[in-house]
Amino acid sequence: MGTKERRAREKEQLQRQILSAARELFVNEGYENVSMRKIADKIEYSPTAIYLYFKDKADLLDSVCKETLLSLLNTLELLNRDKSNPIETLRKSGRAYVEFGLQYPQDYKLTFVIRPQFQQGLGLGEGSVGERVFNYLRAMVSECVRQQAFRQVDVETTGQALWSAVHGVTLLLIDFPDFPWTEKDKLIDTVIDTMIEGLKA
Amino acid sequence: MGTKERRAREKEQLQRQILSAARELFVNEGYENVSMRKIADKIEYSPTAIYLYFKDKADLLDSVCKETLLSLLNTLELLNRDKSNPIETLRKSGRAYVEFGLQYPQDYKLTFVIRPQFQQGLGLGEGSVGERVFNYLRAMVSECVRQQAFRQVDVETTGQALWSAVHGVTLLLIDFPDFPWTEKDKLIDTVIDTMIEGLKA
DNA sequence: TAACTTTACTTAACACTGTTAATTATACAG
DNA sequence: CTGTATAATTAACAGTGTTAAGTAAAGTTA
Repeated sequence: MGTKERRAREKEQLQRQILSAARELFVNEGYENVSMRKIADKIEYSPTAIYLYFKDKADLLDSVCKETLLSLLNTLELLNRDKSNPIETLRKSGRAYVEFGLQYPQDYKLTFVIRPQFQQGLGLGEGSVGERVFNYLRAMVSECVRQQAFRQVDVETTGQALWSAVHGVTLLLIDFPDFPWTEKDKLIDTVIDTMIEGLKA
Repeated sequence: MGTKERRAREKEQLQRQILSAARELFVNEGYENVSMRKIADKIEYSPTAIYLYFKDKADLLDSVCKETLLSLLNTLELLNRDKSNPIETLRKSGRAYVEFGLQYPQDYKLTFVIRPQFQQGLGLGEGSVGERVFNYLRAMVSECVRQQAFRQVDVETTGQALWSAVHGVTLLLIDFPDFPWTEKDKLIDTVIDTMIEGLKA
């Protein structure tokens, strides 16, 4: 038999091909400026073929963003997490988060700004990749409190506050490239270090 | 004579009419979902009439955002700025900033996220309203340092870092309304207070 | 008042968008 | 070889931003 498996494999391959064409276009030209026809051209299929693999354009965006989140999660988890210095781990993770955003600015905006607009609220629900990213952050804060490097703060709120700070600096640097920022690395460090300083025991 | 003045006044009035129709639609339905024809319908003119008053749709967006920034600036400057307690002033301003964003979420996103995408970098240049808003922030930080409420931090960098933090929390609360945030006010206060704590002498 | 000019606005059109329904081609099973 | 499911296509719809050409009204001058 085996032909069924081959066909399934081919379908999956085409799905991936669509996804990677969409990502490349979204990232380079912006979600709004990419038409289904452009994607279709790139993969040399008719525009409507895409609809056999994705519900609509927003679904395509959603899939692209899920991949981005997985990649971010992977980046964060690669950081060697030596428990002996949880503050340093937190600092490094914060930097890695911002740097990820700056390295793939359009991916970042797609995931954390554009998508929420098109898929109200989804993406951070239970079991989602987004939730796993946030869990990672929560665990780090928790460790800082446990080792009394931080004072007895509310882990949940603190995690969200830290996320706010790194999210903010990432987006400002992406969205206003012409603003006279002080040296970029200095700004990122200041944001992270000031937050950490404010949380110390 | 006077007819010339009257005509000029009428033109200006129509321009304002277009602007306010555009703002209302942009805010309620999102920039992308508003067509020139919809705006035209609302003011009962033909779609192309708008082009006699605004270069294109992005120009319309730009004008709407300039108004938003002026309104934000006005909100901030209304805060009674008693110099005796610069930290408290800073804290109140931070809260006012975030609350402004949450009160007019679509305006805020239009101004600080959508527009930069359509009008690369503009809006924070010299003499702009955006610059005036940031000057306000810089002055507050400067006062904190002068009175030695803050340690001897770099005013420029610190201002940018504070902006990052409030921008971040504002956007997260707007973009992920379904995320299980801890109580909203508590989160906002935590972000602002943690930053301030980290800057104290 | 009559003819001319400027201003304000509209109509028609172009090339493009996301998406659906109907249609064709392809590959499989019996 | 025939019938059937699957995959992909073509055609079409209603809508988009924007431009060019045309029209109606108002102001100016004789």
